[in-house]
Amino acid sequence: MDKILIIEDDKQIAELEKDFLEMNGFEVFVANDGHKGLKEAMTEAYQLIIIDIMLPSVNGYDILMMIRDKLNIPFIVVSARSDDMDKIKGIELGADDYMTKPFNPNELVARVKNQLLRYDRLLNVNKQQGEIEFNGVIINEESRRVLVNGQEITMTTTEFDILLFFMKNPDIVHSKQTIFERVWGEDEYGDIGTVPVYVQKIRKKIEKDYTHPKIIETVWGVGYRFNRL
Amino acid sequence: MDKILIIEDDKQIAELEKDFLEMNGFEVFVANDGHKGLKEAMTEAYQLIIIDIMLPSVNGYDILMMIRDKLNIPFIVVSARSDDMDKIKGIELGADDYMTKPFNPNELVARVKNQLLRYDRLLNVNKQQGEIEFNGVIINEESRRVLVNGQEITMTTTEFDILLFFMKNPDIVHSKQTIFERVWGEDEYGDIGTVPVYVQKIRKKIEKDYTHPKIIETVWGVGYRFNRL
DNA sequence: TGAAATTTTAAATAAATCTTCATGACCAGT
DNA sequence: ACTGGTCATGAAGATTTATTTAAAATTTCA
Repeated sequence: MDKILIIEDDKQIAELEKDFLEMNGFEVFVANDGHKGLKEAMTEAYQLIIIDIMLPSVNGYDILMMIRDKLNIPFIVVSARSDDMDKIKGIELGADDYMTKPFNPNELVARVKNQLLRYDRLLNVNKQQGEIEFNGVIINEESRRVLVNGQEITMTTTEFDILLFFMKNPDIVHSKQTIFERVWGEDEYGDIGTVPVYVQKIRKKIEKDYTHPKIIETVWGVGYRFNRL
Repeated sequence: MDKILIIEDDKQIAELEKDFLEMNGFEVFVANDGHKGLKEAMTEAYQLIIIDIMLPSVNGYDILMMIRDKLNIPFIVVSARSDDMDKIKGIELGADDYMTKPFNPNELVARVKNQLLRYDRLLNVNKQQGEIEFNGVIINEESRRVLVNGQEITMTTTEFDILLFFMKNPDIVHSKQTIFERVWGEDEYGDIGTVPVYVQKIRKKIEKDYTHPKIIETVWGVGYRFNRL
């Protein structure tokens, strides 16, 4: 089911939110401060983030600005009633929805479901026939275009060919040797050592955090695997 | 590429919208009040208008009503969450899409692209048989005429044949080899090297800046692609 | 037929990409 | 913790491919 990240310093409130969301079948992770939240958002694949603006150390607004471009997922902003309206206004554009405390947890759940549905529709708008999609990565063989979270990413010839091979054969470990043979051609002479270079290049383009790859994993001593999460 | 007009009194929000749209290759003009927006909409040729309903002087709703009939382009209406839903409902008739603040700028971009594609398809339905239009380029197979932004452009035989092939098969990467075969004929002997020369000639006639082609893109190491948007 | 337009060829230039290699980090088993 | 093997990383040089230009060859049509 969908994974949700809550960035909220008030542990009591966070727990309450978590309980209600879990009762509704969501998988929930709570980060109690901005730094943890930022790190978590960038390394794990969440479908939605609930963030409190008034965080003690790092400002929730700053976090929002940092993540918004990178992640194409809905954000729900939570703020105390007393927050000045200027701040709220600035936030308006980065968030998909916002709620003022105190609020009814059931309303939160409803809004979460609403946003997830909305994004689902949005993503499908851009999806065409003949395309393969996993993990928010859409690859189109005909047009040779790649979308990552709805954003077009430019790929060089070899990068594209390798990614296509991976996505046509997901969840299988491929050795560098077979990757080379399948992409460069059976009878090509050449150094297998180029493969890792390309894997890294692709990771930089499709992974949230390429130093901790989740989509193209290294299987030590064997090869690489494109995961369907 | 496509020109977009934003009518929005909140300069901060307008700038953010502008930034995101420009990052996606759109040309954007911002009008900070209704009067300027109205004037701009009527004098320049925009492909899409984003309008805030709650404008201070002239009501966004009134502007919409004034332009709606005159311009056959998509409108995206933006409104604050506090607006009563009745008003939004009434607007639905005149607008093609609407969004309530707060919203995610990436979503705005997605909706803009979506509307432009929708209108593109709509326009093509009304086209005469044998006519194709993408990116402001209209090609008529029967009369062998080409219009670029309403202006007739003269094309030589081969230039026309290649452009026609491209526009009959948009969003697909074609190698020089296949272009040659499809245009010159399967069994024609000859040098593939002429194809790039023609691509350049066509670009000079249909692209705004042929050194940075947006319509006929080069897919390095593979071929060329005529983009629908 | 002969001038003008068009098409093709070819060569120089420019640009993007591929490969290699050196270095350091990481992993698994001892 | 040590060690031999494997992987990640970044950058430079080599290579491949595309663009551009101009001139030669061909076709068109008055």
